[in-house]
Amino acid sequence: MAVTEVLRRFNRTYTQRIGVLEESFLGTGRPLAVSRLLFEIGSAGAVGVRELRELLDLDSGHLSRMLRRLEDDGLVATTVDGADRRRRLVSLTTAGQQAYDDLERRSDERASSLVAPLTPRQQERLADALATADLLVRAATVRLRQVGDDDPVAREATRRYVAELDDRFPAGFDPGPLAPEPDATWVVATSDGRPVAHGGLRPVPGRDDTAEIKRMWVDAGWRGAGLGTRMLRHLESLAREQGYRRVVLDTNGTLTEAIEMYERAGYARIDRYNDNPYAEAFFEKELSSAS
Amino acid sequence: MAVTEVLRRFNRTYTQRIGVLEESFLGTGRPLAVSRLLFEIGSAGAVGVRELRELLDLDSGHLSRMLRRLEDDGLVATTVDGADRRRRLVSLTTAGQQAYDDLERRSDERASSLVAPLTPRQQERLADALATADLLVRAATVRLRQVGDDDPVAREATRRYVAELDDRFPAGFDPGPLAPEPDATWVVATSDGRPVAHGGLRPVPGRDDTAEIKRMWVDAGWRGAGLGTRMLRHLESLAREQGYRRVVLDTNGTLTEAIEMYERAGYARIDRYNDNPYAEAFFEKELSSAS
DNA sequence: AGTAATCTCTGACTAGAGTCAGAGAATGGC
DNA sequence: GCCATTCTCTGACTCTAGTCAGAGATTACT
Repeated sequence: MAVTEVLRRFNRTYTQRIGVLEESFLGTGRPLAVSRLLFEIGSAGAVGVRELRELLDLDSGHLSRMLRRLEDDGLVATTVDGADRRRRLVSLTTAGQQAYDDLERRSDERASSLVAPLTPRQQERLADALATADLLVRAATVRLRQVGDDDPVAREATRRYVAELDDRFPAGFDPGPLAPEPDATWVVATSDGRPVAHGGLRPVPGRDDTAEIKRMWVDAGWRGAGLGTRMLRHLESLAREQGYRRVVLDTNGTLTEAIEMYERAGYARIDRYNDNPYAEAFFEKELSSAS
Repeated sequence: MAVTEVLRRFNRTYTQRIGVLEESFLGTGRPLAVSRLLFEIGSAGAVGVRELRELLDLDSGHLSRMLRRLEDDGLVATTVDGADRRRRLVSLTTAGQQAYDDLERRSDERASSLVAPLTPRQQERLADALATADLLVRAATVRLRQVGDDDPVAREATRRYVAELDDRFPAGFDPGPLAPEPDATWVVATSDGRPVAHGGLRPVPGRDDTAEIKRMWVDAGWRGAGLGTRMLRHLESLAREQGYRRVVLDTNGTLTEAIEMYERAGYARIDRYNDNPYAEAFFEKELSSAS
């Protein structure tokens, strides 16, 4: 059966049965949207109103009114953000924390009772299937975005990239003062606003037809979802758009999954082309105008 | 990770991303509920208003108004049910069929674009995972209901049970005139109002402590979801409630999955205890008061 | 034949969800 | 320091979803 069919069938099953997980928000005397808001504030600790609006994609008037309602009920407290006094921060009061815990408990109970008729083995199968579906659906909805290297999300991605290399390389990894690369193009993949993959492209001095792929990184929890390949493809097509006909990259021998991915993606080994002390494997790929 | 956690995590991913499949109902100038109604009428062909109300669990006033809206838009036509002139039947007009096809197309497009970023292999994995989740969620929400043997759903189940045996037994299966069994208890498992499994319990003449399990059947599309075992457990606990201390059953050697299931469930082979010409294997199980 | 029950529909509501314009306070860029 | 912009909030709406009571036609029960 085609994916779309399965997806649509599942969608119907879902809205009819699991969708009712939402019901756990009801019976609290508060409308659904307000409960959902409370849940979101509780999960995040203290949040800015701005962030809430973006996260839940709400109209500012609508959100404001719902916050007022929660405030009147004594569940949240809002304070002015010291760093930018136009903004306001929202956090749970003690009563709010209690209401949040109550929502958590209801949701857990609802979920438990839903799977209760299944045997332990079936519950395990269901958990596996849902975890796979979750990963893939998230992966499918990841957004690739071109950013400047001063973008906060790009910075976070770079920080995590460096941290991981430092962790995996036997001798650690010290990037030195990361030289600013004014001509580089950076791409970050985000999910729910957090970076999950990163990569860049920079011109190679002296070779007009060649760009180098830099700082390829995929979050550990997201491996196996094809994000690396997607990032690579994306960078290649950017390179093509910028007029390059060839890309090269270097990598460390420790990163075996990465090397496999490069080979699968049509990269061929070449000789060392720089003096990067951490690099042990070097690759190139000719960019056909077609693909 | 525990099932409930995975389920809840998936639930959030889902409502944020796939849930938007509903959006395909929008942009048609009709509210969501009305579109959903149109979709339901279109899937079913012609339906009674009564059935729609039960299927979608709607207030009669609400449904009536929505139908009127669809009628005013020229999408559906209602006629009086000849068999019971209180009832009304709804069917799509030509324009309605077009609107339905349009909804179908939108839903397909939405589903396709959602999975488009995935590789074919990932799409396949997603389809597998969702199909598994779908089966298990449906199985978890199946309802076991005690019915009289004149219940229309029970009749349908029996008809399909007989048809399947006739199909699988090398020499076919002729139940003869199915003798009414006034003292029997019948249980049917339904999903969306359709029978998916069936079984019964009847006293064994001359042995007060023993009941016989009859007409065990699980829909072919539902095997592997543990429905048979659940039905068996359910019948056993009914037998216990009715004061029996032992159950027996007979079956045909062709039904290997069934035999395996009985053995897994703690049934032990015994000698032939009746002259049923189709029966080749005979089982018993002592009912402990505990389980 | 008479009464209770069933089915659909209308009228009269309420509450939730969301949109849009604009006011008032605060900030950033030049 | 000035102007444009950002952020939150209020007011004034619309539309959807859903509830409840009851009317009128029809059928089921005995």
